[in-house]
Amino acid sequence: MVSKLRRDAAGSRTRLRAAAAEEFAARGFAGATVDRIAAHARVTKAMVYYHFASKAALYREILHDFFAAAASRVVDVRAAGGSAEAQLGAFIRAINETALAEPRFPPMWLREIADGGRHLDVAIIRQMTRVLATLGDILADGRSAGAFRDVPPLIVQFGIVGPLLLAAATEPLRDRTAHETSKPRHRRRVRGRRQDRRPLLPIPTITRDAVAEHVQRMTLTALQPVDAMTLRRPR
Amino acid sequence: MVSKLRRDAAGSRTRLRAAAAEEFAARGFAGATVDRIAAHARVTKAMVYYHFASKAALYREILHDFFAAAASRVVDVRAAGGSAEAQLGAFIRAINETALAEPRFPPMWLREIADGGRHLDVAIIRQMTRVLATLGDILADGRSAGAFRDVPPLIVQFGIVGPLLLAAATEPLRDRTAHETSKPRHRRRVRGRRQDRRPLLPIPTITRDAVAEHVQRMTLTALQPVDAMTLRRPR
DNA sequence: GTCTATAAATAGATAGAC
DNA sequence: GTCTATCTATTTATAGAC
Repeated sequence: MVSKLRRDAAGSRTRLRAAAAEEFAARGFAGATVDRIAAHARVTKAMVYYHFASKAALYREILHDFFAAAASRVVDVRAAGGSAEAQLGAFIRAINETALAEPRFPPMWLREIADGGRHLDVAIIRQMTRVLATLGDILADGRSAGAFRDVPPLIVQFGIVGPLLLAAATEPLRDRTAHETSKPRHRRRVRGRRQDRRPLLPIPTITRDAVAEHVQRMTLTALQPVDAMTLRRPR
Repeated sequence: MVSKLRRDAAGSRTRLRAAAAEEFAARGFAGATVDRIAAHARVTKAMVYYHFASKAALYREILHDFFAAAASRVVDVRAAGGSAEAQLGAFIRAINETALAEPRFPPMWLREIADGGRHLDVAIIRQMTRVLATLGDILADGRSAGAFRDVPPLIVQFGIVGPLLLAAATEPLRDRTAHETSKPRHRRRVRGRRQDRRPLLPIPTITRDAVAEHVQRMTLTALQPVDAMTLRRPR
């Protein structure tokens, strides 16, 4: 693995993986082409099939490692201990940090969901299971401590991951629409006087951290036991 | 539009739209083929191009009408009036009902997000804007009434739509994994004695309504003004 | 490990008869 | 409105030289 000892830090296989992640994230499995992946990695198409059995195998390897990284982060959170509330907050931040560290992950995840898990194999599902099981453990702890209501882990998971994935995956789109006029592509440059660039949907700038914070607040307050919920609503 | 007055309720154009929605939802724009759409609609490929300018135009028409339906439902909610809290709850239920009424919508929505809005046109964006603007109005009302904290509408929207979309889009997958063994496809039927069908990830059965309820609770409690938040946490 | 072909299948789209 | 036949480009994957 270190046969080249440091020089050429990005070997062809590494470059291919990076290029493939980018391509799969941007265009999906069906939309991605091996040609583009190879070109982007500055190698020829034949190299793809030298390093990987098929387009599908390459795709699965990338997806697997993404989920493994997420699972690893999340398992660490649980291992670090603390109250169930603290662990749940850290769980949410860990998911968010995974998405921030690997921008190709959220779109690929969303696509895989939409695809009905068509490209998942046992190894990938195993990693997904680790995440969900960890969340289940945290929730069980909180329940025993009387801190959490009883809500199915999968529902809590949807509540956490859904918003974070949307925030992550729409970021490029939001950046674009924020600066574009209604006629994209042809951004005519008229001398002086700037064009009307009011975007069609006026999207306020939001930060990923603000979203993660909202998700934490949502999740933690929604899990609050009912007896604590009765004394709400000012007025 | 009613030239055939009732008979042949599903004309070729209507059948093509239905087949296309199914195909686009299941495989995405790039993964869908005009051949399969035509076959599924029981017409030939040439008919697709008789009724629609291109595969892309067909895709956009379907997506547009989905978003228009969602916008319409949501605008009705606001028109019905009531307190901001009530309207927000109804808003969430309206989104959920849209997803339930049209199962092809959630996957297409997720894919479009992952695609960075590649296939969106002005008309579609206009419909999306109607939804977000309506939510913004509801939130502003609640804020004036002192019922809601100040949270950017888009963040609230992510918190609502994210979980609902995941719940909707993973439903087929969850139904599948709940009944499958680790080796899909080849479900060998051995006489008598049933195979080990314990699914790899043991997914508890959850209902879409339970998810929607959790989303309502999450959203409403998270918007609670801070002064109401201080007196929580039992013990 | 890396490349240049090229095979073989499939895609979107159109022509033109009925 | 509906069909058959076909054009043209693109795609995954492989063979085989270096």
